[in-house]
Amino acid sequence: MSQGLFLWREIMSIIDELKWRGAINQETDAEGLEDLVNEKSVGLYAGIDPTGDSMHIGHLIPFMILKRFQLAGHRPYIVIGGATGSIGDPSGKKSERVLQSMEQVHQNEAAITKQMERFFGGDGSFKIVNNYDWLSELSLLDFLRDYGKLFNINTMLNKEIVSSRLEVGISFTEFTYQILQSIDFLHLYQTEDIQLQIGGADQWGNITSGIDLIHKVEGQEARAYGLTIPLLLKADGTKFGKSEGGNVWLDADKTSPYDFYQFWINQDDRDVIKYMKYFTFLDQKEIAEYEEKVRTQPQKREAQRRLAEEVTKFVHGEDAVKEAEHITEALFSGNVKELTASEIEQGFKDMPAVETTADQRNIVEFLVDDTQIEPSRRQAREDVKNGAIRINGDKVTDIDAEIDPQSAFDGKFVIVRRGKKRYFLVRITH
RNA sequence: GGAGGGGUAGCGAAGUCUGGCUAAACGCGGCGGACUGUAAAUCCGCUCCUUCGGGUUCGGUGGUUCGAAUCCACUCCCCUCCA
Repeated sequence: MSQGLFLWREIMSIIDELKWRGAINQETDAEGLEDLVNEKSVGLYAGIDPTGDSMHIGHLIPFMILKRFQLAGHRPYIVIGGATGSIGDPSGKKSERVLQSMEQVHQNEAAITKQMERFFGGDGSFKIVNNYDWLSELSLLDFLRDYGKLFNINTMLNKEIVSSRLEVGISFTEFTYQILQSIDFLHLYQTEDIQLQIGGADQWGNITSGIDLIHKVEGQEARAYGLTIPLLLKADGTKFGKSEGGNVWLDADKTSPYDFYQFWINQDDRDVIKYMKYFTFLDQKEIAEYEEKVRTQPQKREAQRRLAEEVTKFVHGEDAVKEAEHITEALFSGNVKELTASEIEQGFKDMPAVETTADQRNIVEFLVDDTQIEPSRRQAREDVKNGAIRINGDKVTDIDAEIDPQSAFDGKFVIVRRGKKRYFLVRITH
């Protein structure tokens, strides 16, 4: 066993590695692609349409794979869909979408580009381009004459994304989306020698459409390939990537690094190894060790801990990991009361906090009116009675209890715990 | 334009014929609790708001009635079939 593992880096091709990581759903011409990646440094890309102002962890998946290609010596590109995003990809949608305003698109575009630069732009490693740069200049007549002629309506209609929408209806605009994405691939093939496009499973139709276009323009022998990634599901069959309250964002203002870290540390035993393969750069040997640990001593949660550490480090940086671990340590192991005000100040720096005044007041009012920790008095009373509320580590079960924010941590903080693992930091203003 | 069907709590879905016993069954989701390992499964409680007197709800408006999600009129929106 050990002998083989020592050598895996050398003997495993990038494609084999992706297979091992469970990251390949479909490939066009698996053999051809395998040959290509073994003979040269291949240009490849994945796109993202700026439909929101931040990426969430699901968006990260294709780009993590680009990164793996890069580590294997290839040349990754990211295409920000400034143009395609203004049209709307029908893939994975059961009905027509409302167009975003151009202003909105450009705003999102700027935000997403910034994130991409932060995650993948360092040391000039990934090239980040925007399809608005080449698609926005295309006139309608050029579009129809140069590209429209090369697309057969019957083929387009047969694409699953379109055919599944025929019943409900699809606008010409969304119908045309696959042409735009195809032009991207062709453009990148011609100008940057890009030969491989990567995307989620729902992108298969768009990707093959691009390959067809390349073949028509550049000749049947042109080497262009596509690879899609399986849709990631949790062990219980639900969609990966949601936590209480919705998406897990990469933007620290939308999902704090602490919450981000907690999201990963809470993963199911059945999922944790799969996520390690997807979201970390740990090698096969190391992941095999964690797999063993999950099997033999799951209660230690070592895999979850490592997963949280790795992904948080990648997204928010080393310092954020330390912060998150620090907070986690403080909240989940020792007694919160043993912390000093300055430890809290430090350790909880990035934890979202609410502010309130120093006056003594009733517990229910405190939870609802002052801090909005609870949505209603009814709920607040219920939680207090159930013993779900702890103030600075002490369980409070009397709904008439008075709490004095001055009483702990130099009168600077109140730490509220709701339920088993939800913590709130309340800052006292004087 | 013609003929039908429908709009109920976060979602799905009963209730409407036979008005009050309905703040509205049930399922999902959500929130708590127990058990644990910040896991899963399971079990239990809660899930419109409330100063606990009550208040405001069943697309909208206006009626009938002691009383309406339930009956009537008008109105808006959605779906199916026909043209």
